[in-house]
Amino acid sequence: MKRKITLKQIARELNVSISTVSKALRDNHEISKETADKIKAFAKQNNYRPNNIALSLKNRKSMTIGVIIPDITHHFFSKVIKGIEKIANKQGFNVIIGLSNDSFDKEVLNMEMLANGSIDGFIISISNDTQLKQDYHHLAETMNQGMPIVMFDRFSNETICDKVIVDDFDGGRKATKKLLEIGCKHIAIISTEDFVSVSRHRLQGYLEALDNHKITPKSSLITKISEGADIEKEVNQLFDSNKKIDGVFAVNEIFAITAMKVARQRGLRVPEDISVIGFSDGLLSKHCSPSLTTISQHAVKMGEKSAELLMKRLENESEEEELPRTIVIETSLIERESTR
Amino acid sequence: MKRKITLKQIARELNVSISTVSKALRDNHEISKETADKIKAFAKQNNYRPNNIALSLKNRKSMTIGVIIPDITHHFFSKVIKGIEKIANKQGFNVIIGLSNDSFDKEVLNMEMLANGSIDGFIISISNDTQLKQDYHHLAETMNQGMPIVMFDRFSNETICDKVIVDDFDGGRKATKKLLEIGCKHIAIISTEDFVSVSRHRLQGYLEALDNHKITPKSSLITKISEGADIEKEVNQLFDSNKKIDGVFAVNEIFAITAMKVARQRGLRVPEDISVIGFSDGLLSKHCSPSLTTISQHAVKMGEKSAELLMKRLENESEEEELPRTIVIETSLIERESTR
DNA sequence: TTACTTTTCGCAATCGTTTTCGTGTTTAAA
DNA sequence: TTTAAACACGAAAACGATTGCGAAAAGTAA
Repeated sequence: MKRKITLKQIARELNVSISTVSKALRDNHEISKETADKIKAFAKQNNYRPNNIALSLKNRKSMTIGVIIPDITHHFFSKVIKGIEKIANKQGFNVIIGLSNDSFDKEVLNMEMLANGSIDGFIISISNDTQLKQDYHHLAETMNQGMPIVMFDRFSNETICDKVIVDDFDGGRKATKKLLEIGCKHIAIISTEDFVSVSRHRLQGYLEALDNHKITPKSSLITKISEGADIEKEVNQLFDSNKKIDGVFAVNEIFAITAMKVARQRGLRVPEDISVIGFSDGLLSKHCSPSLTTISQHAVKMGEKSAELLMKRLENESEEEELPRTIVIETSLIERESTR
Repeated sequence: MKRKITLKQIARELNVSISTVSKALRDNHEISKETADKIKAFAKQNNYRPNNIALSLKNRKSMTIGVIIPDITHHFFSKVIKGIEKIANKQGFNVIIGLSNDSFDKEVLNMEMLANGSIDGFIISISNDTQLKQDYHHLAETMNQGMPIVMFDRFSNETICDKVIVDDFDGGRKATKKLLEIGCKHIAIISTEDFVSVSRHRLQGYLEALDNHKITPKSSLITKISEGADIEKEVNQLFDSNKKIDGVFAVNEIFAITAMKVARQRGLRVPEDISVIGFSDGLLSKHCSPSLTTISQHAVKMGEKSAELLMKRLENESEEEELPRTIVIETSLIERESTR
């Protein structure tokens, strides 16, 4: 139950001043080898470690970065965190997590909680709620206070900061192109509501791919499922509204797997009768059967890049501001069993 | 690029002392209403917020809890974190994450990094590596310094602290009992190596259930797959060594799903010819097909309980030590399509 | 011995707060 | 008018660490 030992206690015990102890432990030349050795020995014996909080206050930096994400149980986000943690830890930074739960208010609250000295910078993927409200003042204010922000995946155009984004447009195009190439004629897309930026971009990629093949998109092939809706029901409606569907591009794993399930219930074989491509390469895609052909976003790499960007900005503090960078992570198509 | 405003700046601006500002903002009666109002107005206008780091140093607590887990991309752990975060946030605590990556060294490093003032207490699930080495000195030392620890899921008996554990023994028994009840005669278990405590307990539960039904366990029905091994190959060997298998209890989702896959490859129908039960209720279990009957550990609840235990201990600091508590979270069987 | 340099250490400021205590001013009671 | 109480505010210490600077002690040269 003994508290951690401090410089003051070492100083008192050894009858020297606090500054002597501090200097000795940091190998300052002002201290004689004799004294330094004595102090070091005592410190080691008592397992002295400088108090991080005191250092943070003195240096005005906490060596901690704050990560705000909508949902940690979402596999994509946990992979991003893994990447962030890896890079941050390597450079001696800690990672503190804030969950917005896809609520604007909680996102703001979390940021305010952390922005008062606890952290040196943010890495954030904004909530759907925030994208819906289009209210980004908390980001602007935070940056105004000199706290750097890196946005990843879900971002807002009006916030001027470093960004690490997925080329969702190209991902959507890639997936659709693949379906076209293997001979699909009636390709449906299962997306979310339009205000979710990433889904919107994937849909645009889908349209672009169709256009490249001189195919006119049909509204009966496009479905947008809103948060909390009954996915299976919606997918069934999609299949009802167009009986000729022979290819499905879903903007996430759950939608894709539900599509396969519904297709099978309707007597369609995957991939013989219908091919399915999902988005984001999680456990589900790999282990469901048939395993899912999908667009990988390289989540871990996104986390790594985000952390690198942030820490680079934290390094050259006093120097003049560098221009914000945007790193685009290319997607890649992972072929599995759900496409023929 | 203006820094956050401090008490000192407010004081200078308003020609009062720092202490007057502090007192005014905290509604101390010593300050006249007139002065207080003026200060409050100025503070609000300039969006003053006390610096967390300074408060941490002064109060000797950081209002932050450290969570050390082996792998955040593991769905079980991310759900636990969700539970922790929910409770912690409600009480004004932040959550800082350390990933051990199932390495003993990184676990120790992470703890040392955080234990120097950054956090007020730990919630930890130890790494497999640590369980293998059976070296728990870092936990003991941390507690020795007055830092409370709550262990969850994977724990060590020799560490005396609050614990939130799954009744893995009962979970294993429940699953096996279910398989017996639906008529399985040759029930295999797919587990991991013995040093992983949770797997060991589940295996014991399996044996207990067999014993209750007066069935002698066969070694040909018990397989233990080590880290990094080719799961599919191992499962195939299991099916080779005993052709009569009509029920499988797997200690995790991946093993269970692989078992279903291998079974199907061998012409066995799930659940008509063979029933499968997994462990831990993740996305995979819910969305694979046939969907997986599984033992749920109630991960979110575990996180909540862990956070509650830790914060309760942080509250009554100076009081005499309360005895360590162990909370056992009961498992429950979730029936889906993989059992008949 | 004197003067000057070098070595070795402590003082004090600083980071941003909170809080105890002291002090000067005002007000009310005697 | 004197005295005590009430009021309003500031100085300073504390949390734990770092660091520039001044000063004492020791060493060196003349």
